[in-house]
Amino acid sequence: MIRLYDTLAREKRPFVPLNKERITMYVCGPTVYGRAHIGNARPAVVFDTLARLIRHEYGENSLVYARNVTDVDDKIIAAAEAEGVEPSIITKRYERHYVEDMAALGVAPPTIAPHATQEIGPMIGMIERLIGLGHAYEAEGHVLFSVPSDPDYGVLSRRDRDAMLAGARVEVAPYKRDPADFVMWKPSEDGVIGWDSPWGRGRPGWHLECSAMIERHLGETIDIHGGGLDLIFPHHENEIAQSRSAHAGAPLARFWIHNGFVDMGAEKMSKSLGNIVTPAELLAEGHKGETLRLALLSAHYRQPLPWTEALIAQAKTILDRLYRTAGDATPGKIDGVVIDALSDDLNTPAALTRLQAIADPGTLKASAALLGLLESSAEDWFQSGANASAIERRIADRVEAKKQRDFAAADRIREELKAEGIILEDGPGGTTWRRE
RNA sequence: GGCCCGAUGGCGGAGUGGUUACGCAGAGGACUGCAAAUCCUUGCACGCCGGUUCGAUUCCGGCUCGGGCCUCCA
Repeated sequence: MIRLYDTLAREKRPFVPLNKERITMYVCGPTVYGRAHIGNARPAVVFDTLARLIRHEYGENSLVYARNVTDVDDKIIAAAEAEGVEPSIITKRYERHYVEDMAALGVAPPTIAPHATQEIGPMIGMIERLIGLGHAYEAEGHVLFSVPSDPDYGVLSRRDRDAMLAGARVEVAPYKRDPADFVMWKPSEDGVIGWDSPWGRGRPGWHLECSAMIERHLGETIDIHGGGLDLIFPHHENEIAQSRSAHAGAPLARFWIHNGFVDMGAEKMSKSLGNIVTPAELLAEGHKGETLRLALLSAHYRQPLPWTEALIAQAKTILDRLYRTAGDATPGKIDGVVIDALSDDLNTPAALTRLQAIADPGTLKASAALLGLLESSAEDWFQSGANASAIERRIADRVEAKKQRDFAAADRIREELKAEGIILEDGPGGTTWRRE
């Protein structure tokens, strides 16, 4: 029995899917205008792990996991203009990078990856229905969602309209009937990407994209909706308003799951603060994706995670030890304690602790796979990228030197290899080597 | 200002109404020609003040500090 914390109810409760044969999960994916950073990677890794757990519990084909790609957005338009290229050049480039980066972190592709630009028709359809139902209106080429038309607006973020407006730091657009109303469709000037619509040429708003794509691919009520804490308001709040209003009040998601931030120092890592570190950079520095994945899973997903060099080093040390134990064992049975830990609101730190206590290689390998770890061979982990034959020649020289009791020569060889990042270990069965 | 969240040893980090996990780093030892790896031993903490309780790190209230959202944001 999996238990999950639901942000809407603010409580942990048993996860019982609506339909065990077709469990639905939607996670807000990237807006493809720049390289993903470690903070962006956290939800991808967290929900990938949740997907693995659900598939283990309910069956390989039980889960439909959708993660969207936002490929039309003002930031994309700005990036395209800055480079003097079509937006699609930008979006294709960064989507490719995103897929590569996530793969390096052991994130399996979602079941479906809907693209906003491929869903314009359904989006327009949803807007039309909302207008027909009196939940939206057109104004100066925009279509806005009427917040006062939804008496439950604010349930997720727990703020009432007055409070929202009190803190509003944005100038209220004159065409809004109510200051809280938000845009579902906005006009595109000449030369800016856009699509024809009943309200003129324009493009969809971000919140609407998700509501429409969820409806089309997963249905009116999904089991799990995920994303970062910062999406609670306004993004998820607005999704709820749109989808509920379009669906006669049917709940959008039965579990709202939000991950905490990756912090740099005391602050969240974010592009606007300029304190980001990207998986691409870390991989280029020689860190392995799996190390970064373990680091990302080392704190509970709802807690903040301070990102430091020491954290990466610790993750590496732990993986070295796990790979030593697991060796190249064939995966066996999954450890029950690991399952229990993950089933308790995805308690990955507790699961990692348990992994380190498992002595049976096959059990370890199978259990770690639930977290997306230990999926390569021990040989790859310890030796990939090194020139094995050259190293083995030097080891043979050293063995000969040791036989002659010429320890100075033996140590010299060991030091030379160490300088190249190769560690030698003399064991009862001879000398073995690994990359640092 | 409003709404949320957090505060655990040098660091990371679970968890619990009553013997306070675990990991990393550190110290000591075993092993080793010396190392490395491994094994053993080991020191170190539950923000502050009240309350409830036989007993609170754990529950309640207040405070302090930190963070997040209210604008794009994972």
